[in-house]
Amino acid sequence: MVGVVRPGRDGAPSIRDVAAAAGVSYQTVSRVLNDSPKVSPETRRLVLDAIDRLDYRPNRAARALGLGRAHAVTVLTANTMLYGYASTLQGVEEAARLLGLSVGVRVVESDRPVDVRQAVAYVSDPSAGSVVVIAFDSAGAQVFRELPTDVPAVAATEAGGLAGSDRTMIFLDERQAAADATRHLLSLGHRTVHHVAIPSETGKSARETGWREALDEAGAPVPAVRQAGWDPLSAYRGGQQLARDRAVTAVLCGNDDTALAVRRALYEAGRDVPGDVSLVGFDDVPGAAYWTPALTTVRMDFNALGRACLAAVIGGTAVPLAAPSLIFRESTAPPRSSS
Amino acid sequence: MVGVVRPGRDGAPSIRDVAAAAGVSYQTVSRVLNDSPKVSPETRRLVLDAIDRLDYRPNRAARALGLGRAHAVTVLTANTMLYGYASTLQGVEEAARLLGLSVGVRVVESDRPVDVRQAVAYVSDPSAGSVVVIAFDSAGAQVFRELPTDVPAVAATEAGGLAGSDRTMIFLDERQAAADATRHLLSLGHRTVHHVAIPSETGKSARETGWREALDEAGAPVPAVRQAGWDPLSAYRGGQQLARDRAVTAVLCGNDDTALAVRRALYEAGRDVPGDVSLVGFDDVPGAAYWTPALTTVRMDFNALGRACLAAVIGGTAVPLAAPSLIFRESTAPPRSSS
DNA sequence: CGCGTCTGTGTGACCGGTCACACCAAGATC
DNA sequence: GATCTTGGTGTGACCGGTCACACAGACGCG
Repeated sequence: MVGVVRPGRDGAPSIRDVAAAAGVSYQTVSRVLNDSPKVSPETRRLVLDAIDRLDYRPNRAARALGLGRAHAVTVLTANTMLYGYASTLQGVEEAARLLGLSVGVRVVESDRPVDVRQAVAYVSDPSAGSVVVIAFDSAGAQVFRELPTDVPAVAATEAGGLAGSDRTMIFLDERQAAADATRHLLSLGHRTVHHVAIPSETGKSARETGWREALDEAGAPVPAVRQAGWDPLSAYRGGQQLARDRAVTAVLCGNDDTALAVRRALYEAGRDVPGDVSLVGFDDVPGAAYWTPALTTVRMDFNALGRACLAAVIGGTAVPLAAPSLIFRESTAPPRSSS
Repeated sequence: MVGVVRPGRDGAPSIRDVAAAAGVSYQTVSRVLNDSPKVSPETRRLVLDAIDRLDYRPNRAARALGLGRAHAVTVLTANTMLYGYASTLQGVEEAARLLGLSVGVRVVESDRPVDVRQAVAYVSDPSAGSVVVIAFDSAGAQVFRELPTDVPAVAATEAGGLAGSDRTMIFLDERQAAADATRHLLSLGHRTVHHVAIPSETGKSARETGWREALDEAGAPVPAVRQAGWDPLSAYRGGQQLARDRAVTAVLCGNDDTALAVRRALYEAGRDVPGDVSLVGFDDVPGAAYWTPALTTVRMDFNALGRACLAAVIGGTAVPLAAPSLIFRESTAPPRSSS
């Protein structure tokens, strides 16, 4: 009777098969795989030859089990579709792939304790590897806070967010860019600039802070912030309110999606952009240059942010992060009355 | 002398600790975890109690190693940012998370043999688990074709794509929707409909096929297809060519991003949408309803596609897929001359 | 010449689960 | 009442890597 086929026995060669083929011990093969210095050049070549003769590939699960931690990174995020989140995830993936790390994704449904706890439990398993938390919102931030200390992790946060944690946090300095954008509008002759805000972990985003600073610095009045959600509808509602007020001539939006919805509300109210109202977005999504009018916005390099997070969590070299910069396009102009 | 701390010994309780605490053997604990029927109710309760008393969590790497395959799914894709891809990935993640599966992502850089081979090698490791390939393009399709038979996999494809594989493929029936969109434009009085195509695995996408069918059926002339890439710039170029031709009064775009760029080209040429030219997109991205004018487009439920792929690869019940449907908004109207 | 050191290699146990199989007591069958 | 089944449980080996440690031979030194 033929022996029962063991589950793992799918014919994939193991480290011991390689050892036999190369005429060395399995430990030597292991040493070659982890390029330990204590292997003679000839032995190494012998093993390497056997490896590609057998088309051997190390088993990641076995490695993780023996090592106590997987050669992997898991991205914890509340969202995968929004531009900033998706782009950061993409950056992490790219950098991880280049380093031969596996990449996992785990969505945190909300900041409710149950969801947070489950996400934390998920990455507490050693096979999750290192963790990058996208903490642009309170769900991510909450998870980051509750991560056990033995899980290597970094967070991508908004500037100035998540104070109190002693772990590594990386962010794009949006404050400065928001201030620049606001100053730009002011310099065009607008009396003040309104703001439609996106959700923020701290309640007061860095974008809002920069906006306020620039306004204060210029002695301009600081209008009430219109708080919107991530959905276009809430931004649209905020836009409708702004559209009703004829004194509104310039709006800084929390992100480009928000700007799109605000622009729609303005359009329905018969207010021209940039003729009647100037609009500035945030993020510079790929389509922003193709809007009609093309959107003046702040370019955020989330991809680089993701790469930087990966580098930091692996302990490699830090990736320099370019400061967000204002991209001038067609949605901003001097107010009609002053022209 | 205190024993050296073993790497994995980070204090996390193992199946044997639970067994000791419950006064049973480790095998019984294993049985409870895999809810085998051969455990008496009292014993089960005993074990369950011990499990949450110790806050025990099974180690995924060990499970994968013993089982020979991980309780996981890996999404193989050429892209993570484009709407269709990202949305499908999101669907897979949601469904997988609900089933307690880990989710991995692996980007296939291109359809070059090296990249394809590496991607295939990556998921050949048992710890990758099952595989969902997003095969909207040739990189994904190529990987899907070369996957070893022992790797459980399904592909999300475009309708009619990837012929010749005997594995499960799931798609949204875009052909019909493209035909509907074309008929809609024709019924408004347009002599014909132009098409700006996105890349396709087969060279002739299902969207293009549906468009051509509707044109043929109505006896309308079939204009040359403007082939664009995934980038807005190439679509913009296509749009410029169309804008130059005054006979063009209706355009079906390969997706909403394409439509955005084409609309921009039209705008720069002074051609109004929908006054001079009607525009129909494909996908119904979240912002499409907020464009000015709001975009008439085909709603594609990629999220459901992703969920369906996961269900299929796990062997669960099939998720019924809603047919893509045309959403009428403001970017289509009768041609000026016929009004 | 004996000893210590350093290099390179091999052996055994272990990571934390799984599978195969042996085993035992209780009820069914004849 | 002996044998057969069956439900419930335990033991040992195994998955494919890793670590700790032993050990052989080359070399340097007093």
